[in-house]
Amino acid sequence: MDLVQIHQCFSDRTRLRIAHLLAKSPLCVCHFQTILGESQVKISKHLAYLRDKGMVEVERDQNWMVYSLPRKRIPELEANLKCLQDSVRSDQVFTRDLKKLAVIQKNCCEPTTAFHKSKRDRRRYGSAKHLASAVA
Amino acid sequence: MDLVQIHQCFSDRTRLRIAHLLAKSPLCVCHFQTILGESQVKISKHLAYLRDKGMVEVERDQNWMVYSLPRKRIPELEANLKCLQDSVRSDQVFTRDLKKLAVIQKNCCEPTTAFHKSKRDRRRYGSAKHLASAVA
DNA sequence: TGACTATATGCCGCAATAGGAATATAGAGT
DNA sequence: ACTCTATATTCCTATTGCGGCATATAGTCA
Repeated sequence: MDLVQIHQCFSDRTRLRIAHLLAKSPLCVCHFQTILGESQVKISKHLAYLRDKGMVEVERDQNWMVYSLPRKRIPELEANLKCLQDSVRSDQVFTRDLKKLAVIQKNCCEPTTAFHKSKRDRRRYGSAKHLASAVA
Repeated sequence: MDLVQIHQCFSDRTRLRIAHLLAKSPLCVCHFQTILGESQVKISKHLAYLRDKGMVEVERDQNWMVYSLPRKRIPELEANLKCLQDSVRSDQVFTRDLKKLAVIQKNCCEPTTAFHKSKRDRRRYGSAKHLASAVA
């Protein structure tokens, strides 16, 4: 994870959106699918790319893989994440992504690790997938 | 020149160094050759890449092509250039590049447009090429 | 065990990138 | 016109990136 790799990670629109979202919250693959409206393979591969470069970390929660930015981040990454936030503040796509994220955070259930704590909570909600319409 | 293209421009070490230098001063190809110690082709091609993406502008001064950052820059570019400065402040390679640049600015002559004004000045100095040793 | 869910991976084709070698271009000086 | 200097471009090769389709893996639930 050096400066060049950071920019490589950021040099694709989908990955930019992923990084932007991860700056707000850890998320699992299905969340990205729902918010970005992209195929599972595409999301999964971009996450693999980010993983390889050390830009994200993963943790399994039952069936879900919860991705997050690394706990320990080099200053370059921190600075560039901040810069990203600033740069997209007035961008339609990125701001809509955040809106969708908010909807999911309120209504979604599934990966406990991402938002909730108890197993009980989980049963009271639907999975991210079923929120596609709510989010669109 | 959108955000993705900015990061594409920055996703190569040579181009990063070029952008970093251009933030200080307009420069011609031979300056980059001397400072970065890379082949003419390599430099020229990376500059062409940056040109294509609208990240740099060129102006001819006799035999020299003087490259500079665009006069009018979108905020995203401005922000990322600033971020770049911050990110490399403690990086050996990038700071040495700046040192070399300083040497060239003092002793070099050639492209009037870059540093000097009069034709008279030019004759009093050597070309960037011949400064390779001074700069190493 | 078998079915289901979430995610990852292998293979494929295609486009883009990177850099070297050789060559082309364009302006300057004689 | 010829030469020199600075730079660009073309051709070639190797590598990487991207996304789809099909398939594999791993965990859950009955």
